[in-house]
Amino acid sequence: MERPGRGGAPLWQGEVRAVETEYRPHVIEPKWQEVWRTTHLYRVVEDPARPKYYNLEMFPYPSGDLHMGHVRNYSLGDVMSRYYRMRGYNVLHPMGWDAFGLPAENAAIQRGVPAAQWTWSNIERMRGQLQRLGFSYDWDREVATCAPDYYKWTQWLFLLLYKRGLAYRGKALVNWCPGCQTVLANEQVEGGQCWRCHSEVEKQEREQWFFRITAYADRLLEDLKLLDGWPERVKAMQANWIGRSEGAEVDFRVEGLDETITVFTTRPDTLWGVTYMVLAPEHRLVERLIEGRPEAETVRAFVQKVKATPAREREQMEKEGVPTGAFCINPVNGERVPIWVGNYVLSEYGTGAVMAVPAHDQRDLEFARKYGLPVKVVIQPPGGSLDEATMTEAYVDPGIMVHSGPFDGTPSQEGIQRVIAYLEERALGRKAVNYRLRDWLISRQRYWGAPIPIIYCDRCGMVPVPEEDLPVLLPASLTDKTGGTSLADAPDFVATTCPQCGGPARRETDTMDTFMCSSWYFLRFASPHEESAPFNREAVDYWLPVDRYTGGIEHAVMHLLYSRFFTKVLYDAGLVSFQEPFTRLFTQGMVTLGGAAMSKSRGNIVDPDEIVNTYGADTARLFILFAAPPENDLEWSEAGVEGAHRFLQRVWRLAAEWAPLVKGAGPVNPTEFGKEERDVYRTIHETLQKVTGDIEDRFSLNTSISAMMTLVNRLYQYKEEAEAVRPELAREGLEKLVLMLAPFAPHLAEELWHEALGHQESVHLAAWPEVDPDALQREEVEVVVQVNGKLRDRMLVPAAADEAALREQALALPKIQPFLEGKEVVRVVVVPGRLVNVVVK
RNA sequence: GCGGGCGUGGCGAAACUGGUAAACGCGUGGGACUUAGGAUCCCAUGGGCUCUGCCCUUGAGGGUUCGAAUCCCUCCGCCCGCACCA
Repeated sequence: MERPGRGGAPLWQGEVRAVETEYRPHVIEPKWQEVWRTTHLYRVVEDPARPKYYNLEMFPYPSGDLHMGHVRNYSLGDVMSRYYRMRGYNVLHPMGWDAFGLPAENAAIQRGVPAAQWTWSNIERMRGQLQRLGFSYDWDREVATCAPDYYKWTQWLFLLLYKRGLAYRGKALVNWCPGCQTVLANEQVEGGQCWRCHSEVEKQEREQWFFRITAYADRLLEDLKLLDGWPERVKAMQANWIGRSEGAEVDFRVEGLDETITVFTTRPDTLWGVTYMVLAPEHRLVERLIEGRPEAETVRAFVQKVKATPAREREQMEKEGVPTGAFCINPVNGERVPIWVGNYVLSEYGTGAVMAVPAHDQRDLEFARKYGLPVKVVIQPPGGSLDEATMTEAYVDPGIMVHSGPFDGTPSQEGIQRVIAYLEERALGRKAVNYRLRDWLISRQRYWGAPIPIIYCDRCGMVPVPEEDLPVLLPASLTDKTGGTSLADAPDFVATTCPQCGGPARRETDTMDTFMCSSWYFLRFASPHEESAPFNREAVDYWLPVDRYTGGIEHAVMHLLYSRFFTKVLYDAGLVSFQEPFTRLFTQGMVTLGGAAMSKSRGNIVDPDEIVNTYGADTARLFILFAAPPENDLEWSEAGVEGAHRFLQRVWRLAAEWAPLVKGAGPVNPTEFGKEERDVYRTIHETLQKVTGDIEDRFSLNTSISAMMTLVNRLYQYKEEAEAVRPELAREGLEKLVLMLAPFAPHLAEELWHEALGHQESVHLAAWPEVDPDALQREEVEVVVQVNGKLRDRMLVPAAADEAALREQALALPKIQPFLEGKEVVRVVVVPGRLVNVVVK
């Protein structure tokens, strides 16, 4: 492949000429974008000889317009891509489209155009916006999840999970979003509302497709420890979401019925203190327990009332319950335990039944007091003694077990394990681990998604679509059907033949959650055109895992958890050799206006196109990188944008003025430098050192830009004050500046690299400059002199001055004398090159 | 309640290993250039005072240290995630 730079053809064949005096981003930006595009400057191929760097940003949903959050996300990523490229890494920096999904489908229905057409035209538009911002993507690797050659492999991966027993169809109480007319995964419900349209989610019993992500709960939790490069916050959120808790399951036999109620508890040590049992209204045994009892009608009414309450309100409700009249038997002491139904017991968590120990659980205590249920203390605090009759605060801390049969006197923490062993020996219960994490519900009753590749045959039952028949293509459009939003409305799609018996059969009409499409796209980028597999193994072995992943915090649980799950499944299937997909994760802050996230509904949008039109892409990018540290929220400021623009103009003018001077200038020879020149030279290399460290070690891009501003200020000062500007030094300053600026303002840097500095190859393939350690040497340094830690004077001393000399000189300073008078010098702390602190009494 | 994080000028922020608090930018004030300036360049810009200089200042209070924005303790405030989780 013919590549420009590094021995390839020159990028730009123009004559070196005087640089225009005016900075005109509208001229230079499209010019270089065209050059970069036609020379495939950012195209990469696997090259085992070079270290790779896979730099990925979360791909966008093609909603139609790029917003400032995207600009920030991709500007941050682009700096790192360009930097590592200049550092000699083989950088994979791809872009694609998370293109299936509801908003596109809804928009398409509204406008009466096919969802595909709507999506592809959005992609067209947004690709143009990205290109106008000059991001260094290898566009040859572009993927869109709604393209058949992509979703074919999404379907293939579904079948992989199916074959591995990780995809199953089951009936469950699921989250139904009336706004989106589809079910949602637990992760996609936020505070009882749909994460996307904020409708109140309803609970419905439906048969759906699930992925058995719970089988990976422990590994997903455990392996968080491997993710040193992830923010604590995200790891905490995932750990929280998985919600592992250790304890025991205990079986309570129901009196008069051949049934047991199993409870999950984290406190088996309190088992002797159980005074009642509470079932969720949805518990399978409720109806059997009350059958024929006088309480039956009260209980049914209560259950109905609770079930009719939306989940969100249910959380706010006061704890209420009704007795069923039935009893069960505490397996450890044979006591009869009344069974209640309560509105606070969740059917989805644990076993949907809880044993109540009011003395040692606050919620149980309040419930017991409300209904006059007994309280029985079985853990005594050290030294203290609890009064069952009057206590209003449950004692939840460790203590000594009492009234607990064989365990009396046992410390409760030790008791937990011992009681579990006791239960297991007698087959009354067992050690158990419970998770908050639920299986991932991936069915969607909507058209615009990847069809689930399953066929239902009356004779053969459920049959997976054979691999060679993939992809199961979406029908072209549903928009001509009135109100039809699901594949169930497309008879031509539904009707098929059974792959096993050839008889008539029906296709599954659910499509897959779009999060499924985005759970593996980072693998596709390694070999986006691979036709025989979702990805090419060698390419994946070379590029993956992703070295750096940049995106918003909103995906902390959903996308990032699902992607980790997929990676582990693929690892277990022997298809990849790593267990975690993203080595380093960076979550950037929001872009705000008026203190709030930009959003159409709030009407506080700043349109990236307008900023590019007014100031150019380089200014837009520079502002967004400079205005705040990457992890902080960034408040948009037009004045700030102008400041960024002013800086670029300042760079431009300096280059324009110096261009004739530096044209034929040779390399610097610092031995010829005067004091001022040495100082300028040092500033250049100090800046280089700081910018390099800020990018690579700290990802502190705002301070790296401020360092470059300081350098530019220094060069202006030199230009104004020097009797004659030394051409080699001017060239050194300009050249290093342009190289450092290249990741931040790529167009301006490219233009100056060619036009002011006369280079032929792209600045973006140039090597990142090395710091000259000699340049950093100072002959003299300023040392601060303190008395008792208070700054009193400064002195200029030879850089090599030793402790004794510094001490002597400091003590002799006239400004220091008054502070020593009549005092005793107890100690002098000397930090060579920095400060002297005289301690007096 | 549990978990994660944050409090520094008028504003965004900087101070990386405990060593000159406020770099850089915005805003503001002043000056230069100019027919003009909303362009450009330069200077000033935390607060106070008895102003050659001194005192105060990093949410509040305390501690460790020669020295604390930075480390420790207590408290206050704010943000984010989860939350009747048994």
